[in-house]
Amino acid sequence: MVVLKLATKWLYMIERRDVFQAIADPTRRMIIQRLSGGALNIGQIVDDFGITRQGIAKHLKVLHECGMVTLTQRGREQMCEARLDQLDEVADWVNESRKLWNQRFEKLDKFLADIKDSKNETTG
Amino acid sequence: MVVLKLATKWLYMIERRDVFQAIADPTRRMIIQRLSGGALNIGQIVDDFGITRQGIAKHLKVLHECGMVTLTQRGREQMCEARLDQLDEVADWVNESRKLWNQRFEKLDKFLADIKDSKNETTG
DNA sequence: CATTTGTACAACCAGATGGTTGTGCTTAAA
DNA sequence: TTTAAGCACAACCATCTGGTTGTACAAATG
Repeated sequence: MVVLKLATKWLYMIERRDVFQAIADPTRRMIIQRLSGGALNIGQIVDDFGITRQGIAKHLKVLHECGMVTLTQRGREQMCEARLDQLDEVADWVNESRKLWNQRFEKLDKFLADIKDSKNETTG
Repeated sequence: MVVLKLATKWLYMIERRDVFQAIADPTRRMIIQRLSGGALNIGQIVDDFGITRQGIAKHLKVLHECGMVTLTQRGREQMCEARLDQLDEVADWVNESRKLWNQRFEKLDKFLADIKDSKNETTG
């Protein structure tokens, strides 16, 4: 849980499984890229990695819980399909941070310009 | 560590602290956005959150280790500055996954077109 | 039918993670 | 010079994580 202090109140943010956590693990990132090429069953994913089927199944559970993988039963097979639209949340956060970052430089430019102006006033 | 199976060989990828792991924690994401607006010392960051200075310091250590925050001593204060260029790695991965995703639809379209062609051949 | 294939579920484990408290050391301010 | 501010480092802790093994069960296949 994250606790944020606002002006007069405290904001409690309950954590749940989210996309950022899902893509934090390199194995899960590779599973996502593998599935981006098309749906696969668990066995086909297992073949690519050096861990057990149960290990892969756990990763898929995490990805499923945050909506990055949909699971559909096909006979005795469990087909896994990537849902990349969830990645928007990540892209949005990156863009938002960059926006703030750029605004920071604008603020600095303005600050330096103000200093220059005040110098001109005193010297001129 | 991630172990990948290639055609005939095994690829061992040693894990280290990386950007994906750094932004997995919501508190760290908020620290980054807070720092995107300009450099701050640890105390100023602590004021925003409901955890101890030491807790924040640990988060900053993680961010520093993966190059997302630079630290400079200023008197007795430790100034923290965000380094957002590291986020390119995240943006690149998202874009790459989306590219594969789009190619998947192209492949499906081609597959369906081939089926249609073969039907036309047998019926025509 | 028996066997193989694909899977689910539970228990277990070592190490990482995200916090805490306590101590002590500089630097700035009174 | 005393006091307070800002911080680093270490130890500790509960929980999460990323794996493992073992068991069991349904669906194809011979």
